Amino acid sequence: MSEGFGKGCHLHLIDGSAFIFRAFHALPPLTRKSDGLPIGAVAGFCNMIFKMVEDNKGPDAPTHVAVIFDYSGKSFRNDMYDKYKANRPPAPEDLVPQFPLTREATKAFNIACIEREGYEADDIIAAYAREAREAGGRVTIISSDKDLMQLVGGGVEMFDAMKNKRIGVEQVEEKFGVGPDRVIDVQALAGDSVDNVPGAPGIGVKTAALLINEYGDLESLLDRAEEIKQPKRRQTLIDNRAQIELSKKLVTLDDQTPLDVPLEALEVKDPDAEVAMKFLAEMEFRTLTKRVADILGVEPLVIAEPEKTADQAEAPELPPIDADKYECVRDAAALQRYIDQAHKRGYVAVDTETTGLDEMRADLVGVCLCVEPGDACYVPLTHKDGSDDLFGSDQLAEGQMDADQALAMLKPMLADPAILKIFQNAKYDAKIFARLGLDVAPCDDTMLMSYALNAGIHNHGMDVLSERYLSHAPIPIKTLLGTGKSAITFDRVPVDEAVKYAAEDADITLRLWQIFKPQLHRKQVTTVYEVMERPLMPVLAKMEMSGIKVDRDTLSRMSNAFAQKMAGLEAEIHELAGETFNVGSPAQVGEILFEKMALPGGKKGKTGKYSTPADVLEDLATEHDMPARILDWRQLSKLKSTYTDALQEHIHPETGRVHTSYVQTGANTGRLASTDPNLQNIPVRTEDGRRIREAFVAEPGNVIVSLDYSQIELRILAHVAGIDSLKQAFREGQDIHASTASEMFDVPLDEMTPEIRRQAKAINFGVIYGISGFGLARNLRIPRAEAQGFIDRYFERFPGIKEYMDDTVAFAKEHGYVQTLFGRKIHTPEINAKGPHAGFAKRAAINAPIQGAAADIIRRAMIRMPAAIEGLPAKMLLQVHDELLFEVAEDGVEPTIARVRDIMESAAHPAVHLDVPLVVDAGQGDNWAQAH
DNA sequence: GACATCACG
DNA sequence: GACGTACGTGATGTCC
Repeated sequence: MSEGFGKGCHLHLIDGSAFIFRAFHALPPLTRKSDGLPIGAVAGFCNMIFKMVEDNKGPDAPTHVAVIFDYSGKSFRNDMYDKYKANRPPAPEDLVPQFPLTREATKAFNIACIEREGYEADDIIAAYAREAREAGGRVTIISSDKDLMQLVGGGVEMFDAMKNKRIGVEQVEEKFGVGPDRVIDVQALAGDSVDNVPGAPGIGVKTAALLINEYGDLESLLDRAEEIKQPKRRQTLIDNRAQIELSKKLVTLDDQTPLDVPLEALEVKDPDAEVAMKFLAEMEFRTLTKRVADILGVEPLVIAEPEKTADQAEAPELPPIDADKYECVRDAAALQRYIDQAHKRGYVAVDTETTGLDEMRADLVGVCLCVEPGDACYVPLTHKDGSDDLFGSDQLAEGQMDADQALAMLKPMLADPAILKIFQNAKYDAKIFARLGLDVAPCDDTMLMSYALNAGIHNHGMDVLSERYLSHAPIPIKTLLGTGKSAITFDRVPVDEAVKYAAEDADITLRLWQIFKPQLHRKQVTTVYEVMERPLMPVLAKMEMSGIKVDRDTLSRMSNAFAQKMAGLEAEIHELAGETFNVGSPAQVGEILFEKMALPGGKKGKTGKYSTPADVLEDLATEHDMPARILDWRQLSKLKSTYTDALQEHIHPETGRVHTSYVQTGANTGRLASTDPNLQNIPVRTEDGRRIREAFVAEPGNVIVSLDYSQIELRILAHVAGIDSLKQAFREGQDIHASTASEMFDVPLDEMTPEIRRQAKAINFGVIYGISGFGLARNLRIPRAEAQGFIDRYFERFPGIKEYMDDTVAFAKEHGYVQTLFGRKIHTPEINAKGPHAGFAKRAAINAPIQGAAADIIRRAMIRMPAAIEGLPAKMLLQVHDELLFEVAEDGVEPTIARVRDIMESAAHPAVHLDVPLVVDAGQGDNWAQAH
């Protein structure tokens, strides 16, 4: 089999050390259960390796593979320059024991593990890459390290395993502004603070690329340094020549590094199942052990459950999750036994199986109950007999209870106040039951519990929770339903198969509930869960089922009008371009504008394509007609495809209304998200767009009423940061942006101009978002220095704001989360990261308590709303972050507005008494456009 | 399925 | 000293 290495071969070189560092910082800390050994980076490493083993069957699979590590200690570069990598902090304590483990992992998967004293991993990679290239093969370097980018080209490319992104010549040019062959020249000039490569002082990558492109290469540049026009740059290059030349030596990889293991010996080998299993079991990677066993076709090793520590002593001994042990309930007696158990215990986990994901259209197929871990059943109700022919028959499968009889038995249990019903995503099941006339209360919801506990750490779907907290990967629904065109609905799944999948979900839900319930208290989020999560679910369910009436004809007419206008614009655009092309393709638009027409300002994005967002085109509109036409076309295209066309599809055939679905756990900050369709981003900012709201109408005899909080986030900021002047302005009911402008620019209120007010408004928003000079400059289209000046002055005039921001970031760094006024925790796992992540995390941490508190307030109002409008002819239909929309009988409008406004304005009470008033504006009309 | 773009607060 | 940057979402079309 082994014929050496040559043409047609594909070598994968994995940069092991770099990967471990990145995995360590990117992944949550994970420890081995039995002894607390930190193994997060090892887990990330194994997952990556496993993915590669899995992909080894693919067409682009490697024929040869090796993992390369840095040899601990110094390399030959330290002999050239003693400060090389001298300012590297020592590896984190939790990472150190993981280094040898990753080498073991490599060997366990039967992959060559390479390192060499006196050399860095990068040098070994360079040497292998050179040999492979010379032999006519292809090379993929699994790394995102910029120091390796000099190797790209001529059959060598890189692959960023964490971002799942390939790095070719284009991406290198993107990063360095020069081709791979000149990368070392740029690096020599720019230096590298991380590795302590000095470079030329004051010159970064941008300037370096500029110089290299002008002079061809580093040597010519240094020889001709006298010719450089800018005096400072010229002097820098002349003065630091030796240092620059040394830097080049430091960044140049040694592709002559001696290789102990010849290229041929790196041939891909199948892992030895026994060795791999043993290692994974030792690490206690439960899920991975099963997956690897699956791929290798062996039995997974059983991993012993660790001894209970004192902390876990209360946790009961649980039977393993075993899909074959679940009961299929086919008659009333069997069902009654489970109902009796639910009565006896006072709780039961429930899950429904249906024909689809849309709760307003899906039909119930079966119900699962779980009364204790491992003791779960599935009650099939409307499975079809699929065996007859290709399409299946519509005959009910045999051995199922009569659906009406089963529901009649379940009904009193679901409504029994003494029995707690536990769901994962209760709103879905509650709506399915509600459409069948069954009320469900009281409910607990493991998804909402996870959200209260862990917002910002991970998502809250069953798969994630089960893997994370039960170390168990649930049966994927795909294995039952298939995918794509050939996918079937759950009622076509044979009952025997359905039992395992369905009952397992109820079992998992109950186990999660047992874990989360005590944690709510320990983590002090019981109030958040009980006051702001649990009671919101039925309110949202009711709103979603109400839906909002949407007039199809209005939308349809608008679609036609948009289509006509678009066709006209498209013809004009093609005329201007002198050729036809796809206006909807940003790539083609970029080509036409920046290549063919050679307009200025073309910037290429990550994928090497020209970037053509609206603000760029707006700037170009002064140069040429085409950008303006393209912008018009884009606006119409958006309105048509996302709104006037798509919304028609969402009108429910029976209710004639559009029913959105709110995701209660959708935003980390506590905001809701709206999907299928999203009714929280219906256009309003442009005239054409706003007309779409005319299609959102009230039933005859009713009106649409809208109430929204005025400046709620700025009011919260004034309160939490304790800014007296801001509070005062709000108490006096002033125009807050004008007031800010007056304070900042020393302009009296009665002399305020719209322009000055506009700038202050942008600053006010910027503050809420964790302002930066760059961001404000871009938003206001002013020079960066000027924007920074505004910010400095703002902080000077409102000193409490800066203090609040610093305190918030410090709190996040210490605790790993920030908190709203109402106790909601938003975790910030990236806050202590290095690199560009840190900036994002910082701004998110500053924003979260403000956005989150506003979200808490409107949630509190919504929860109180059903009782508040009881008896009024009013229905709450939609929430758009700071706005609530109602449909109200004409004669009930005034009292409804009065009561709703009262609830909204006092929603923070009694938990929090704000130092500023909350103010709610109201509007009404035949449609949403008029009401807003 | 990733990316670019754009709709909202 | 340079880097990359406003916060939070979801839907659509293109392109691989």
